[in-house]
Amino acid sequence: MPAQGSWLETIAAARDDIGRHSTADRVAHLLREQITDGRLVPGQRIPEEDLGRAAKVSRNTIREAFRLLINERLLVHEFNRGVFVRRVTADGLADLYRVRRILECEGVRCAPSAPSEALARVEAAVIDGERAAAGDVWEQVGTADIRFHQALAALVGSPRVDEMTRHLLAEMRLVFHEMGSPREFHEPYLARNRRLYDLLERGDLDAAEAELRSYLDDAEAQLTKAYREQE
Amino acid sequence: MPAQGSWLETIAAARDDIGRHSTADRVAHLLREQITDGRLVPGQRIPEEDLGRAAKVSRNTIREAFRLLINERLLVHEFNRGVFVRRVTADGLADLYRVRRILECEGVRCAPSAPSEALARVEAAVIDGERAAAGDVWEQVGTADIRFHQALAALVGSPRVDEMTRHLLAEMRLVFHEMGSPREFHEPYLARNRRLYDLLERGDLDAAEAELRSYLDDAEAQLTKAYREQE
DNA sequence: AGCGTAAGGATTGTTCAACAATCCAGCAAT
DNA sequence: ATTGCTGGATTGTTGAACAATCCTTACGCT
Repeated sequence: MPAQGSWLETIAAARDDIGRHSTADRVAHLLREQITDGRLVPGQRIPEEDLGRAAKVSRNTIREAFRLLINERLLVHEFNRGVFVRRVTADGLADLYRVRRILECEGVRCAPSAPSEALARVEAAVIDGERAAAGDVWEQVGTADIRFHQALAALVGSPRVDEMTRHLLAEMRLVFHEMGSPREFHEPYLARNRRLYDLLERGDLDAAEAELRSYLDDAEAQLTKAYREQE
Repeated sequence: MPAQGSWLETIAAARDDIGRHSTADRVAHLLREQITDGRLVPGQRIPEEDLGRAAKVSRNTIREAFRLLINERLLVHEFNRGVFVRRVTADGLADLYRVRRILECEGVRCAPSAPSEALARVEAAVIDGERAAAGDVWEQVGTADIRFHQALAALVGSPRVDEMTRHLLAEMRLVFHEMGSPREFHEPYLARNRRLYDLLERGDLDAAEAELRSYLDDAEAQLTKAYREQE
């Protein structure tokens, strides 16, 4: 039985999510889906008027939606030229991994002091990935992988870190789409996710951090190589 | 003599900063100053119309300016209620310091591989603080202190970390204003900034990180205490 | 007094239409 | 091939309007 009053806090914490979505929020949500699904490719321009006509909302509202996604780093804005789906450069990729190393490794180090549900979410992501792989749904494998790393960073227990990581990993999706072939890329990392989780659960933090670092190094090297070749 | 073509890169790198400021950017800049100077106090509401009349810009543009500052976490937006200067809670303060610890300590660890100019900026901030203290300009001492920590995080050499830290420390300003008496708060940390820099320059990373951690622990404890008392 | 309800004004959310400023592709001229 | 110009398209910004929501005040009831 929960302590008295705990449900009040639950409500207070969730009060932001009750129907309080502006039109701009909904448009942003639609756009976000189009981007993470890869239907909008990096570099592509998104004209205000076209989108406004399609979504049946006014230009001003479209612009507000743009601002939201710009701050999530999914879109970029060039003055007097419009907004474009972000194109991640090699430098950007390096920076992305630099910050991922910082946040996710910190998450690993915080694992002992993290609540058990947080660790459970890491395991859930591992399992989801394995299940998706077994079913040959490589799209979902990618999603599970992202959730895995999100859960790692969440071990820090900081809302701020959570948000940073969410944006970080959303940007990673852009990178994935820009190089295609999700299967080849994600497959080898499935086993490593599992091993990393086992180390974590066993409490062997040093080994876990080492594994994570090597994991990130490998992934970055692989992506960077593919990037250089693409040009 | 610079290599041929290098000036082109210089221009390409700076092309963002050439007069390309929208009206919303300028309004946001004005507002940001009002906030960091403490003329707009945390919790205060900012009506669109009033601001629009004062700045002589339309409501739509005001709203765009709001979005910018909302994403810098200086303002908060409540649906159908308006925007307010952010009020940092005790929880928020704890999270603020949690992330500062992560980023600034990482900066310290990166010091050896950081370019010498980056270290020079740390020293410059220390000196600025000492000079301002000597001149009894405690407002500037606070500014120098913020620049010091910004420079620490910049040792990581990541644009992303730079931006996060900028927002982080801007939010710290809100905390300072919410409790007043800058002198008492900042004075004891002047000497510690100096010592931290000396340790850094000497290359004694472990001692530097320990000093920084203790620094942040003390500051957080002091602020949290003042916070609790305020209610 | 305490509580639910209704009315009203004030503010925000969103749309629309217009104009100025800027960019861009295409063409003309050298 | 480069430069300069021109017209069309897109963005930047404004102002007004209306709908939706909130807040305060007043009212009536127990």
